[in-house]
Amino acid sequence: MDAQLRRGVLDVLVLSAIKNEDSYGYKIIKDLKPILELSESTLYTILKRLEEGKMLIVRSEEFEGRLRKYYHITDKGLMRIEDFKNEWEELMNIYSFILEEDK
Amino acid sequence: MDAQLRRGVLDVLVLSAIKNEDSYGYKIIKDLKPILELSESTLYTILKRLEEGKMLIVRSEEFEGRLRKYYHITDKGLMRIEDFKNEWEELMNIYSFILEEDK
DNA sequence: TTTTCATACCTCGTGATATGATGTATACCG
DNA sequence: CGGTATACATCATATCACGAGGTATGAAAA
Repeated sequence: MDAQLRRGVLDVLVLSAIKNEDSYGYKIIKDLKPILELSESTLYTILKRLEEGKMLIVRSEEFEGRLRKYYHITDKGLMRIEDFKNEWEELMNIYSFILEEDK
Repeated sequence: MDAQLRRGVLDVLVLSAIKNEDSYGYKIIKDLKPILELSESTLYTILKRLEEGKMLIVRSEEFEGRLRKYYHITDKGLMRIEDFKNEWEELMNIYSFILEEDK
């Protein structure tokens, strides 16, 4: 997919992936693989940005000798998803225009 | 609208705006205003990139003493629009996932 | 006449961003 | 012992939208 198009959904997609159950980096990548592949460097950049933006909070846990950082969505993160759904409506208008011109 | 989301559609939106009739910068902005507002600096950056990518070709015309640069879409530009429509399908899958997780 | 507004172009600097490359470390399987 | 999966992180690079600023003309308003 086009790089620019990806960017528009990455943050919200990651938020969605942790919405119903706290998750951690490695698992998020595996969970999202069927939907959209993203590299570790990309994901960790996003997670960091979302954390800085208080869209999620982090807690570290040790699991079988390895470190795991669990991410939990905040109210602000939930609102971000809601906002996205509204923005999607705007995007649909744009897409309609593109289709219209394309007849 | 979210900045990232905009980016994903800007190029194709501009291509759509010139698809059926050659147009020029100032007019494109006015035509697209009801759909999406974009500044001159943004548009000219996009037009330049599209030209470099051979998505469109340019010809200069003088109109009432002022210069006008008319943009005409190329086959490659038309293909870009087609590709976008396919990418939109992928994007719909992502959006479906987001909605699904949001129940 | 002078000023303002619409038309029409362009460039530069900045901040934001995704990604590949690279690095660290542990557990498990053959 | 070597490879693979798990799990984290950082850095350099390239791309990009956009505001701020600039140039120039014709028409309308003051």
